[in-house]
Amino acid sequence: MELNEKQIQIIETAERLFAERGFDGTSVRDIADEAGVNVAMISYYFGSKEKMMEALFELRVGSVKIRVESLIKDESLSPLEKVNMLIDEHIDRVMQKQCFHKIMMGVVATNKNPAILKAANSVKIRNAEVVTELIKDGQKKGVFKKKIDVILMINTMVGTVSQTMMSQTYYREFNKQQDMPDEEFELLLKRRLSIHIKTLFKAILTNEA
Amino acid sequence: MELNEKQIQIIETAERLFAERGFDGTSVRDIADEAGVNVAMISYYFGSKEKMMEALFELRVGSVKIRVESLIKDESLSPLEKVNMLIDEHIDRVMQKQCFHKIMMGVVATNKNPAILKAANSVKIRNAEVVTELIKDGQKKGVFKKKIDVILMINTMVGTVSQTMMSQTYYREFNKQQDMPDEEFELLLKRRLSIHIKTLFKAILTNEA
DNA sequence: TAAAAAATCAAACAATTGTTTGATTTTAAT
DNA sequence: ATTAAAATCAAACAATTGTTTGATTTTTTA
Repeated sequence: MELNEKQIQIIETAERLFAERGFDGTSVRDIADEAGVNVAMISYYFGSKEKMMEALFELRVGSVKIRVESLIKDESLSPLEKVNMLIDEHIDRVMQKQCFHKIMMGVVATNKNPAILKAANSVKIRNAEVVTELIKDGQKKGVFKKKIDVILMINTMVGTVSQTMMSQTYYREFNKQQDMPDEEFELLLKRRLSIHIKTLFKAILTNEA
Repeated sequence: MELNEKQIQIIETAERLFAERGFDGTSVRDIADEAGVNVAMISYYFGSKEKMMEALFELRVGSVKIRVESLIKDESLSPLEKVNMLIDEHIDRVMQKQCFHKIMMGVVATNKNPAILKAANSVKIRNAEVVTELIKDGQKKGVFKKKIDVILMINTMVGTVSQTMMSQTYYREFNKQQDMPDEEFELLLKRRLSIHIKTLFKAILTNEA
C-alpha cells in the first residue's frame, strides 16, 4: 500500500494515541482532531479504523526483515558477534519506535485483529528460525553449548527490552537520574540494556566464565 | 471492599473477557450476558465499570504481599536460595492468574486508570526494595557480585515470564508438543522457565562458572 | 407473617462510536 | 480555461456505549 504525506501524518498521530490510550480507547475523532484533518478522511483514505491499524503495522514492520537476514549471512562475524548485533538491533528498534511496540503488546495480548496477529506471528517464526540457525552454527563451531532453548532465550531478550521500555520513567526515578537530559538518559538506558542482555546470553550460550 | 459470591462471579467473568478483548474492547453487556446477570447489576454492585476494574485489581493483588515479605526474613535460607524462591513464586503467580496479568500489561501500557496505575507502581517499588535488600545481603556475605543492576534483573524475570506466558501456544507449536495434555505442558513450561531464569540469575549474581 | 432490605429486571437515557453521504473546494490534467 | 479527479467538509446515520430509573421479585429481619 502506497502512503502519501497526509496518510502518514494520520497514521503517526494514530500511533501515538493508540500507544497512550489503546486501540479501543482512541476514537477516530480523537485521531482526526489531533492530526488536524476531518473525521471522514480516515475512512476515505484507509477504509476503516481497523484497516488503518493494519496500514500502520505494514508501515512499521515492512522495513525490518532485510537487515536481519543479511546480518546473519555475513561470513566475517563470529556467532557470538552476530548474537550481540541482533541484541543491539532489537534494542534500537524498540527504543526508536516505542509507541509502535506498546501497541503491538496490546494487539498480541488481545487477539482482536486476526490479520495483524497472523502477520506478527509469521515475523516471530521467521526470527526464531534465523536465530535457531545461528545457534546451530555456533554449536557446530564448538563455541556454543549443546542444550539451548532458543525460544526462551528470545523471550528473555524481547521481554527484558519491553519491560524496561515500558517502565523507563520508573527506572529513572529509582536511579535518581531525573535531571539528566532525555536523550542522554535514553543512550544510557540502551547501553545498560545492551550490556545486561549480552552478559545473560553469553552465560547461557558459551562455556566461558 | 467485601465481595459476595455474585460479585466475585461477575469480576471473574470480567477478568476473562478483559484479558481476551481488553478493557475498552469489552462492554458491560458482554460481561453481564456471560456472567448471567442483568446489566444494571454492575453499576449496582460496583458503581461503574471502572470501579469494577479496581475491585478486580484489589482482589488479585491483595494476597500477594505477605508471602514475599516473610520469605525474605527466613534466616535458614541463603541469598541465592531466596532469589530462586522468588523466581518460582513469580512464575507460579503469573501462570496461575494469566488473565489478570494480561490485563495488567494492558493497564500499565495505557496510562488510563490512575488509581490502578498508582497502586501497581507502589507494588513494584516495594518489590524492588525487597530484592535490593536481598542482593545487598548476598553481597555482604560475599556470595554475590558487587555491581548488579537490580531493576534490569527484575525486568528480565518479569519480562521473560510475561513474554513466555503470552506466547505459550507458539512455544508449544515450535517444540511440537501439541498432543501433550494442557496441565502437563504447563508444568513443563514452568519447570523450563524456572531453570532458564535461575541460570540467568546465577550468572549475573554469583562468581561461579 | 408483616415490614424492610436487597436483588433483579426491562426499558430508557444521553453520549459516543465508526462510518457514510452529498455538497463544496482544491488540485491536476488537457 | 475547462474538465476531471482528488480532497475536504459539516451533517447525518444507525449502532453501541455506560449508566440510571422505577417497578417487581426475592430474601432477610423482626
